[in-house]
Amino acid sequence: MPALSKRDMIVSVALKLFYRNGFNATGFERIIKEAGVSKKTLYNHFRSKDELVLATLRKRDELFRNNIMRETERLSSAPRERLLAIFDAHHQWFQEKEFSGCMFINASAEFSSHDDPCHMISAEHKRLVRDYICGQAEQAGVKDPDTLAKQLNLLLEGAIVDAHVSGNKDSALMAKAMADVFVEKALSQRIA
Amino acid sequence: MPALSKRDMIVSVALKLFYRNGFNATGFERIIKEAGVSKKTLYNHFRSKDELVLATLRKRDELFRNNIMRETERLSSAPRERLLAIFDAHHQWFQEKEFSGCMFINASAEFSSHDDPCHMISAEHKRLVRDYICGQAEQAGVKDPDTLAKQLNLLLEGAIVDAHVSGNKDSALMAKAMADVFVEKALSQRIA
DNA sequence: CCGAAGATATACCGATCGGTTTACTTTGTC
DNA sequence: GACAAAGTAAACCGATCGGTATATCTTCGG
Repeated sequence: MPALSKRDMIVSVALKLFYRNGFNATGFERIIKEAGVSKKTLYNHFRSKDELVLATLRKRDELFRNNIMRETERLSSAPRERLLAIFDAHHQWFQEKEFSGCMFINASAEFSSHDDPCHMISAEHKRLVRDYICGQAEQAGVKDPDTLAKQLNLLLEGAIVDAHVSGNKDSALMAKAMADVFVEKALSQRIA
Repeated sequence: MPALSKRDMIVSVALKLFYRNGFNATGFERIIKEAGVSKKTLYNHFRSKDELVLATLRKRDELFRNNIMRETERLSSAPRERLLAIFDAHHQWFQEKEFSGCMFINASAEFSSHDDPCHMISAEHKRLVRDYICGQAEQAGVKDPDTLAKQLNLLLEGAIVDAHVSGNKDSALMAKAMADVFVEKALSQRIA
């Protein structure tokens, strides 16, 4: 029994290459070479490139959200701090050498039609992240957790873009400071 | 004398196709066909695809910033309102049928290396937009125009991503409401 | 020990990629 | 009217694209 199944190996390599070099720019020859797998095997597990891309994005969603949640909860204890710790978790992410922006924003750039399955799964990922923030906002006891979640989410998106496009590695810290204003506002509404 | 020179025609068509379908996904055959131009002519004006992409991005930067500035100034008069009118101008943009996110965020997704000329011109574009905001902030007389410009810029980036990836057409309005908080704060600092 | 499952490498497919070349036609200028 | 510049269509280049087929080898359960 291998540490990673053939399928997982393929997805793992595809994840790295798609994230680093883009989807259209990454060919199958490169993937099977780095995964140490034959073309037949790849097509045995995935009917087409689209299917591989989708499987890759699903895996990325799983890994990313698990990571953000774990780090967020490791960095904080109280619900209020947790809302801000999400920004610290992003800050850590931006410092990674392999950081190339948000894979789902990148996917939406290459598959721009809203009907495209890759675009749809990207929108779904963003919804799930926002839902997580909303859950934290609820735990913090704010009056309108949905609005706060949308606000913090928008700040996160802005920070990601600023970090990737402009190379501003501290964007998450600025976003965090901005987020604090809205967290404070939302919490004061609860008291009122 | 044609309304558009051959070169302008090529750039115009490339702009549309690159924006709509992405850079790597758009081939030369398609561009010359829609531009009604021979391949020789294209290579007469541009040495390579990279050069065409760069020329396209430069044109986009020019058109986009002119448009945002014009609309912003059309929608507002006083400096303070102008800072917020930038969000209204973006809101208009998001409602366009052909809206496919920010072309420079999209370019950074496909050309992820920070050394890549396409990525560098994208970073430059973002810097120029931020500079415009900073200029407006100065005119409004805020104490620290640079900080406010960075904050408003981050909100704009977030709104663009939210509009494109998640299809939230009202993201600019939410961002505007958030921006108002920081504009107010910056202006009160001036008075203090 | 044998046979099916699943892996492998490799050749192949038509299409398209970015890019070049050739030969012909239009166009504007002196 | 001649001539150079710039345009055209189309063939062509090697490489790579996503995807298929073939033939061989490994693995492993009955």
